[in-house]
Amino acid sequence: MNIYDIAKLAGVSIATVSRVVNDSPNVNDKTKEKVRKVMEENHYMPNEFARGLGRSFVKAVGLVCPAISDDYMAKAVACLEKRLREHGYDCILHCSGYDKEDKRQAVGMILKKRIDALMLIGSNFAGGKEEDTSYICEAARQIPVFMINGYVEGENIYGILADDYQAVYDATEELIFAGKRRILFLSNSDSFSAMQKRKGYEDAHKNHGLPILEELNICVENTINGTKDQLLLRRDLAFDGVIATEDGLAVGALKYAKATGISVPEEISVVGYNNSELSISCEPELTTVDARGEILCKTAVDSMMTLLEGKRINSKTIIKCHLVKRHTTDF
Amino acid sequence: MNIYDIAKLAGVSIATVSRVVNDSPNVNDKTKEKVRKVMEENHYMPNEFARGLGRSFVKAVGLVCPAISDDYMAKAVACLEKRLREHGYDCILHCSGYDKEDKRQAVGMILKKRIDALMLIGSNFAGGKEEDTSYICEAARQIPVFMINGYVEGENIYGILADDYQAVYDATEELIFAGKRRILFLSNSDSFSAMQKRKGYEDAHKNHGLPILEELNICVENTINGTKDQLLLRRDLAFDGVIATEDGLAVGALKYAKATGISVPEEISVVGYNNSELSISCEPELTTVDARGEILCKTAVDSMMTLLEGKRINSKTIIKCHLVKRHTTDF
DNA sequence: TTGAAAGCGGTACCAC
DNA sequence: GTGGTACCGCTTTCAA
Repeated sequence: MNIYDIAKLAGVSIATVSRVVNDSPNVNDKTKEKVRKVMEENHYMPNEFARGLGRSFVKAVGLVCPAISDDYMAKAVACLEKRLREHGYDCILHCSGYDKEDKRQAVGMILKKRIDALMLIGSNFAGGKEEDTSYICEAARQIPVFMINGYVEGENIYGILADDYQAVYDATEELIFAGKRRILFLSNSDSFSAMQKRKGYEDAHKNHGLPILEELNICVENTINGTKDQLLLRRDLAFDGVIATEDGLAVGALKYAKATGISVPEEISVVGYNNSELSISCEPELTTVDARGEILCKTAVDSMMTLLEGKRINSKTIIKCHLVKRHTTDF
Repeated sequence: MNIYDIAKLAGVSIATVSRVVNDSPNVNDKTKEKVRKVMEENHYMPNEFARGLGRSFVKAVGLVCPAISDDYMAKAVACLEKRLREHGYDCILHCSGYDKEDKRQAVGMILKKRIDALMLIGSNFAGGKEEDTSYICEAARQIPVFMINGYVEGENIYGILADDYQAVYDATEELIFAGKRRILFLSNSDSFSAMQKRKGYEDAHKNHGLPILEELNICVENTINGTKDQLLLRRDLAFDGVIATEDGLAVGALKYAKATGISVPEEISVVGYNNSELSISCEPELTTVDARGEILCKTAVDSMMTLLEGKRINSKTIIKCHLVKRHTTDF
């Protein structure tokens, strides 16, 4: 059942049917009704490929994220998908994995789909060396690229970022004020965001005249038990506070404390990141940073719409985070 | 830059270029190489819409899930996406929300995309009344429909299910053997899966000559704190065990116990569902059912490929679950 | 307000 | 192994 069939059945030309499908104002109401009736009776669905062929745009955006099973990215995808759909856009999802080459390939593949814009989710896309992100610039030559919590300098690339630096700076400062002098910095990658957090941690120490202890910079796998096991191997560290770049790592630290009989928050204070369900599942409940994922996504979609209307938008938007105090920092 | 440009530059016909693009064996190696070179030099990308127009299939499948921020569905999407991509299929994602009308609409919209198959994720798509699922049967008239942990009777509909009934039956039986006589059944919906679980719970009681206490069938919102609060309002229930249909609910019960000074597992034993990160984040760590989401997804994709090869497949596949014992059921 | 017809960029069949 | 060409189903201009 195609546009010709409908035209024949309705006794009009295909041009008129096309106009009805696209709700053009230049069709007589009676004609419109007649055609609509025929379309419904025959369950007519316009072929999206033929439409895409004849037009330059498609109303679809590509979403690439390293791993949708990550709570932060899942929430981001949910939010982006919902909002984009409200604007009539479809989402093509590509979970790339964390490997550099895989990410490059994912972007390459999704670009073939003639999408209207590309959204890169998670700070894992930024960071690293410059040549590692060259594929993002190339993509931006074709369509606008929006980076959710990431940023790469370049024409047609737009970063919407959480102020991870400040959030960690503030959290670290609180621990310092509480008298903590051996604060563990627990991370699981060298993403853009992780580097920002690290800088916040370091600057807070510097600005309070405290040394940065290299042995307290620990990088682990992002699982609760992985983190716990790693820490059990390093009992010598004798830390009195933890700043973690993910809630899962923070919970791992909690499990380590439990396993070794160290009390939280009395002996060790812990701060997590992302305000995920994990942070209220654990015991004691975790003080954590709300990285405002929803706001980032909302801003990204709004910016995209503004851009597609032909207006200019900022190439970098920074959103303030918010520390959610629970019980792992009850001083 | 289209196929005509490439053909001109390479000094061949568009038919030959098309053959090269599709890696047809009927092209001279030298010609192939020559054309490839021109394509690369000009960053040629075939227009997917034109391809889709000329062919009947598109190599894309539609994924619909109520909420990707749910851990189970996120993992399922991740797994499906990965495997489908390995077979050269794209994924179009649609997060529908839990509302019946929204789900129907989501399916309707995604069908327009001329996808090769539809995958419905989560048991929320089954269950309810028959007319509520009629849209699934309609979809199945166009393309095969695969239901991940759901099932609706119908031509061209394939259910891949976890054996939730048996899993809950077994878990309940264990609690009964341990002497529990007031086991709370904690759920958050009337999905197909929830009904199966409920039946397992009930049958375990019946088969051991125990009464089913209606006041112990509690339906709550699926959040940790929501569950805890609900339970705090029902301190009269005096239950000595909990079978929860989601880990989040089980953790909520743990939080309730903690808030009221009840000890777990001594006074109350708790069993969760899904073996999510939540279940190892909480304290004590949760005994939970591994619903084998990965296996379900793998099976679904394999079945789809088999079907598309023209072979017949089972309309219903049931996968055994696995109880992961941790510390909320240390008797 | 409507219709005719020229694309859009491929695929695939048929000749040679 | 290669080229010519008739579609695929829709959008959009141009005329009427």
